[in-house]
Amino acid sequence: MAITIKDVAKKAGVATSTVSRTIQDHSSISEKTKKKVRSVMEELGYQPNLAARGLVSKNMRTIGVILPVSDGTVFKNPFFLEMIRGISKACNENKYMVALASGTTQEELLESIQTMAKGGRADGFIVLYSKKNDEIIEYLHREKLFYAMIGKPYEYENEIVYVDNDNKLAGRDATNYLLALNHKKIAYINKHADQMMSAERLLGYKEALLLKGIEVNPKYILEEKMISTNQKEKIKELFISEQHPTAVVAGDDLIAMELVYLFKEFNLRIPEDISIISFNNSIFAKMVQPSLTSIDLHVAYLSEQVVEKLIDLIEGKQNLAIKVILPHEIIERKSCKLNQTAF
Amino acid sequence: MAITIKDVAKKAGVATSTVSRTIQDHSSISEKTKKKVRSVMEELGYQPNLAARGLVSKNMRTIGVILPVSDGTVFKNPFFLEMIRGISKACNENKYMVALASGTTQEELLESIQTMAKGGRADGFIVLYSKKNDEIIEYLHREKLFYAMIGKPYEYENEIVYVDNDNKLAGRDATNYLLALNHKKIAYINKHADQMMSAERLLGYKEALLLKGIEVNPKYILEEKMISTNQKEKIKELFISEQHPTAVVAGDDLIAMELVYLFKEFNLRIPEDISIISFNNSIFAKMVQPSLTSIDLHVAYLSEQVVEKLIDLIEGKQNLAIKVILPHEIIERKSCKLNQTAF
DNA sequence: CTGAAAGCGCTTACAG
DNA sequence: CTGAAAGCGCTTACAG
Repeated sequence: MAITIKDVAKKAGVATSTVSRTIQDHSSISEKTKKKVRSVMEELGYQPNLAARGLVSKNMRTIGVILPVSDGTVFKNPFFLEMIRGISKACNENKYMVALASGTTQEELLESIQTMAKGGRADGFIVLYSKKNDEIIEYLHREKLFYAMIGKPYEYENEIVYVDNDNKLAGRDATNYLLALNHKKIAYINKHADQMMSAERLLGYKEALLLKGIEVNPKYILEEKMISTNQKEKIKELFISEQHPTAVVAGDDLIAMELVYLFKEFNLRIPEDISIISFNNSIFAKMVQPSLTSIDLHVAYLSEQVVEKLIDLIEGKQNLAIKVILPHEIIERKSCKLNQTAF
Repeated sequence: MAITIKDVAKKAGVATSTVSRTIQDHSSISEKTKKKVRSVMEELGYQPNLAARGLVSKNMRTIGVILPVSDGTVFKNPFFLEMIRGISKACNENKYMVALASGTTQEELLESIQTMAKGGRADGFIVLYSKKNDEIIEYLHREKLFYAMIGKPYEYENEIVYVDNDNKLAGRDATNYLLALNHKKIAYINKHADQMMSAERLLGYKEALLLKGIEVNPKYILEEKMISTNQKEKIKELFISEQHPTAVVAGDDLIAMELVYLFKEFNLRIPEDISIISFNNSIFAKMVQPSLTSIDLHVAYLSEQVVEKLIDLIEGKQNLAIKVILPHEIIERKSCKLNQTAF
């Protein structure tokens, strides 16, 4: 049997309530008593039973992390690993635990969240994605649970705590970067069109063009749920023509990497014939050749910030729907080049 | 306030013990009563409080997943994401929750595990890596906690439940694959030499050569903790010579990918000049060009199996130090070719 | 087949 | 500054 507060109390010659209070470092307990109790705790190797504590204090010091429904590729993105790691680290520092909620279907995921929430298992949740018409958000919102998001919510924007980059600005900056390199015909290629991030970046792309007085050419925007063979065909069609775009803003590093290989198939060189800029600055961006100029989103900070804001919410230190917007940063590598095309 | 067993009992006109028993589907309760109680639970939206249950039953239905200390690259490997996802899925199916234990240092990680274990927060642990002289394993073992590993343990091999591939055989098969393509000069390049997997694969590589009567050339074995500039130099030295190896067994897809680019720098074509085979069959293997022939380790099954074996252990259904060895499978792509070199 | 009661290990008013 | 006691929401012998 594990050591309990009772064992400590007996050995230290005090009441259990005194032990409980020294654990919490209550100001009412004398330093002398605290010292004594602490030494006994040390000696006995006491560790508080979290279940018991949670039962009475209604606070399990646990954060549930909600992963997107794993429909193949999305979840293979190492992006999530970085987030999980960052969250885990921040939770550790705040003496919180992290519990994972996942599922292969919406229903499964929702069920998993329900047992955690109503079971008093998690004090709050972090949602790692943002997509349209999300039942999960609906549930969290309806049940008035504590939650925060990484990414800008589609609904209840003014009521949800979230941490995000300015993805519209990032899209604009990416596009401006290419514009500054004298590119005029810039494509935007992406999948996961249902994610908020993507929508915002596309908006920024359009804005940047318009601000430069360049008309948005809908043919240059290829956006789908997956890079299907179908999309490949469309990309081929676009880039095999004489008048092909000289640069592309890619939805993320993974897509950019696919494009790198695709363009090779079409005998287009990067960056000589086509410049590519992408988002995430993941391991892919560093590893492909040519290495990719990519926009770093500071995922580690993003994770740290959601955790902190959510804990503030849980502990009642702050109950406003605060938003934290982190800056991005263009990491220049070898996939972009000054455009020399005549026209 | 959330709905408790008391509310259900009152509304259903039974004792709380009866409600508790119908939740557990006790055979002693009549179907009629169960039906009544269940309908009330449904109506009230009752969800059991897991902390209370855990407090009395000493079983939180939670598995702690121990991630390796995150010293940079190791943890960027999407391999871990696949494991986490697989474990999460299997836990869901078994109505267990998964809690993450991580840390930036050994001490931090150990502390995190301790609070989970002694705090009665996790019923058992899954260790996602296997390395030499691991304090974490020492701790788990000394405290006689329930745990299982993905990968073959360095110590207590006969006392630990683990799930693994036959990495030695995988190493042999990889090497044999190249031998069958008429390669004679085969290099073995890896980092993370302190991981059990790597050691085993290297062993298999050597065995395969010896069985073919080919002497192991120590110059052909490049193994380090990281692909440092130092290792790059060594690789260059080895492959720039006239007598360079015609094939390489790479430690994993990530390393293979680095090699692909490195070889390009040296003007060596893949697979014309050099064949590469690697392990993991991750997203990298599919995406690089040329795409990599890689050994799939069935990570999803691996994860599912550890979860099941650990649960058996926790629930006392099985207390032997069972090992589960899963088969691997060579996925042929475009990085290997019949060796045409003269001799 | 069902219920009353004790107890899991904590925290927190309440009293002193 | 410290202690005795109630109670958090469950489960599980024990009795009937």
